[in-house]
Amino acid sequence: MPRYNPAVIEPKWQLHWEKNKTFRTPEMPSGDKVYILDMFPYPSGAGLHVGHPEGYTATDIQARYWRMRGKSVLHPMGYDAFGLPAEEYAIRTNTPPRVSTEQNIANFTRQLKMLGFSYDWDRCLATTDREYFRWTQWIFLLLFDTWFDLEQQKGRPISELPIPADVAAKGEDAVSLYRDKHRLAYQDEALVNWCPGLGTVLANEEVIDGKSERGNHPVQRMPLRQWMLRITAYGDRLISDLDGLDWTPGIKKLQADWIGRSTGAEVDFPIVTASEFSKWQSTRRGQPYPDSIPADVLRIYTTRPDTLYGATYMVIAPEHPVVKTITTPEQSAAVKQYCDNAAFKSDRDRTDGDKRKTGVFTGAFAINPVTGKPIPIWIADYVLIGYGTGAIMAVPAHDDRDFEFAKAFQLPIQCVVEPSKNDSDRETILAGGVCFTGDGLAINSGSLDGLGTEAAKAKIIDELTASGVAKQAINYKLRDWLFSRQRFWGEPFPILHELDAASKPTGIIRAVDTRELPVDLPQLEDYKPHGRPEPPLAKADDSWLYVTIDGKRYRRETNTMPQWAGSCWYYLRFIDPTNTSAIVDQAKEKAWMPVDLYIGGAEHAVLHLLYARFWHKVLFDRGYVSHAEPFHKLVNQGMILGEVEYTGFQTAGGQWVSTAQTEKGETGYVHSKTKETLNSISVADSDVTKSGDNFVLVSDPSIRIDSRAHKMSKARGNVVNPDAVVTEYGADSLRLYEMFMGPLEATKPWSTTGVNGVRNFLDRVWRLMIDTHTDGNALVDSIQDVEPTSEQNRVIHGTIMAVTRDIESLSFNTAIARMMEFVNFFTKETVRPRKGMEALILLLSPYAPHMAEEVWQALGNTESLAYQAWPIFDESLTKASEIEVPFQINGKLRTKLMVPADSTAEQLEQAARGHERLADWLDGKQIVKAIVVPGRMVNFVVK
RNA sequence: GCCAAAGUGGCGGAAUCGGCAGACGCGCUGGACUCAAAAUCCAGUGUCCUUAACAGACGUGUGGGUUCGAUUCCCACCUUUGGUACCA
Repeated sequence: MPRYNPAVIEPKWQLHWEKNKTFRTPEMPSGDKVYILDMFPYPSGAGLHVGHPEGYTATDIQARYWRMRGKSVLHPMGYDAFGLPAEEYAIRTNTPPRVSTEQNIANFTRQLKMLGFSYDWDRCLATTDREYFRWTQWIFLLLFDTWFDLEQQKGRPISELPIPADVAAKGEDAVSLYRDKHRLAYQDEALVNWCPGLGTVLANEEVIDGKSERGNHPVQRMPLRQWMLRITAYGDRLISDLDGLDWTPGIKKLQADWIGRSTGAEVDFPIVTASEFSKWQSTRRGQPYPDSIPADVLRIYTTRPDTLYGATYMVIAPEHPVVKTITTPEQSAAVKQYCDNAAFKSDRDRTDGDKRKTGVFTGAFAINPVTGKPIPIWIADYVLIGYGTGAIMAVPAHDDRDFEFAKAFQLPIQCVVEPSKNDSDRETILAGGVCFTGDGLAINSGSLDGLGTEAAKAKIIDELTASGVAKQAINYKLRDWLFSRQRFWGEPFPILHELDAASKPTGIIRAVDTRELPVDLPQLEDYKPHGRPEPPLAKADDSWLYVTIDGKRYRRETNTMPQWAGSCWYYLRFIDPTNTSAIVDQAKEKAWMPVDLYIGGAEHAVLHLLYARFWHKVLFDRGYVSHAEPFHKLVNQGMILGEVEYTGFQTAGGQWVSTAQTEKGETGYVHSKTKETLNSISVADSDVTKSGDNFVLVSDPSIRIDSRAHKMSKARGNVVNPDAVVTEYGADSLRLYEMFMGPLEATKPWSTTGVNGVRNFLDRVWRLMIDTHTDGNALVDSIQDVEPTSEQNRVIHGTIMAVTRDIESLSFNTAIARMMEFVNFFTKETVRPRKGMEALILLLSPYAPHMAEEVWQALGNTESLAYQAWPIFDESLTKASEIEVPFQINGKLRTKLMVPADSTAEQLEQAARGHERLADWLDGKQIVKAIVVPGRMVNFVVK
């Protein structure tokens, strides 16, 4: 075979691996195991884009490397195939979702195999497989069967839930309803995000700026009865267990912030007159803080109880239940108007724009429990009903939002925290003219005066707890997970609703027997959403919809699960994909878990990882898995952008406008002065030159040109198709290039000439070993069975050392650079020791496996190199006997000298003092100090 | 606004227990080979000054600081990208 021809080599080895099941994983690991996992893809109709192979190549290199290091490697792949896009594609093309999904999966599989990834394809699964979602439904039933024991901080079987005597006394149905209220999977009438455009409700996480994450449709708030998962119960553990994980601090922080744990206090403000206050106080003193809110108080949550003396008014959310009871007749018209307005506002309107504070006075007053003074109660939409108690004490002096509100409505501002002496705004702050949110010393605060912020918090909580008015409290931003969707293409809930004789729901629900799983999707003629919150599954035949058990009639739950459900546990199923009696065999789970390396896009940093960790903890509590956390090491690959483009701007008249004079308008770019709409013009590479920090037109250097890489998108037409790259350069080149572009985690622009560059490198490797003048894979004559020279050994062992170290730290770009240096060196050598050539091929094999196998075979081997031992290096052979050492004067490099590598500090200093080129610099100067680092440098400090 | 990451040649990037800035690749320039081209191989390639060489000055977003010595550490600021949105 004269030339390197990936089009022939690559299919040959893909077939070989597939036939010989080269990458089949043993059921149980022998010796050490590594579980290397990709975030499995959503099989869209567009096929793979070049972003997919980036992460997949990184994990494949790891998998191949650890196999060669003798570990048992689990490296599987599957498809996350339920969800909206498949369904919308199906509606558009009038194909049942299952059919189009299977076509897409087939195309993805073809593309993945074309890239030579060493997956154990026997373990491939899709979340839409009936045998898979059978177990997704099973886990839902486990959530349904679990309640969270706050004391033990643990999920336990619902049968162990203590039933209060008064509930038990009311009979079986009451007990049943009581249990339903405590399950991790429960139904709740809640204000939900209803999206008419998609015909479904969405989780908070799926709504961005009041629009749906998918499709960008507007979302409204409306009350609906929905399935919820009690993820908030696990809030503390989801934060604290991050500690033991090998994730970047950034991702950990993102998760912790999303959960948003805050500590503070709940405080009761009595809604009584000033004269009734002392009486109210005495009813509370010495009593435990009431669990349910008494009718005569407004309960608030605050993280700054130390500022209680500065609370000059209160604010409640428009949806707060006491609005109706406390509003005075004089204010009722204004209050009604404000609240109605707020209800009609979408979340977007509420948060949009300048966030100017709006509000209305209820006419009512509450007593500040520490000052005894009445303070007004206002309604404002900057207080959210869903967080804390839906009511706040407003401390305008020390909270930005309260301050703005107080300014807008001329409410009093009382400073109670003294800033430090050197705060430039100190006087203004003390006078209430500026808001101060930092820590300081308490003032105007009774017994708290003089205490620091932390001490004051502790003291006030102690005091108020003793008087029965407050207690320490914890709150989370995280809400329970809204788990049901009104769409067709998802897992049906394995839940039955009991019906009475008139076919009305009785409110009693029961789980489908686990032996009856899976509950398959019904056959439907029409599964399109119709814009009303009644799910499409309600249109199924009665034979699917209605079930009779023990003489009772039931109607099936018609909601489906969200797309996240299937991806919450797929990593477990890969361990034991064909098990028909359990989600995963316990011994296998124990042997393979946790996932040692998990690579995927940063877009899943919050949602998928949070949900999966939550499910995993429930499975852990219930004894089905052996570790508290599923993913030990997590790496987020960066995004791959399109090629760098130069863009200039022209007026409609064809006049160039420098980018310095443009700004983003509502629809496109406009002239920053005239606001004239501008056309963006793509400018050729050759018409652009660099001037200072900017690119400008060659023809007119006063015109600045925008130079940047953009996200790949169909609209921009800069999408790179992996199929085309493989056809032109080969899969090995694509893999190698994506690893050579830069650090895995960085965002990087694509460059076609860069792909050509690594292809060039592979050609050079080929010619280094294969005689291109003969047919067949004959080796070049320079490859000989001789011992390497010491210089050759330095290159060989140095390369093995560097490549090994880099592969373990995921620094693939520098590993490739080292192999290029190896090839540059040996291309010039007329004798190429066989041992060295073999080492290079083995080092290269995780990156360019097809070519490596082919050359390995040419080197006389008959077995695949997939399980060949990784080359070992002798560190003593990597060191040169002589090294070049820089000599500096006052930290500036003046000359260099070759010295024996083991020179001592004294020898180095002597060599430097005797060096003729330094003599000129030292002439007439005095050496104040000599700094000598053996093996590195010499520096003279002179005067 | 807040949070996170990042700013190094014409381009992608390399080098940080502080010790020769620019590895490797792309691009570009020149040479060899060729009738010619492609391919390949060899050499050069941060900027500036000097006729040129030797050499020198400057140089890692900006301004300060610590140090014999700073791309690396500290302070302030600017820019870019990503995330987030009144969570009391």
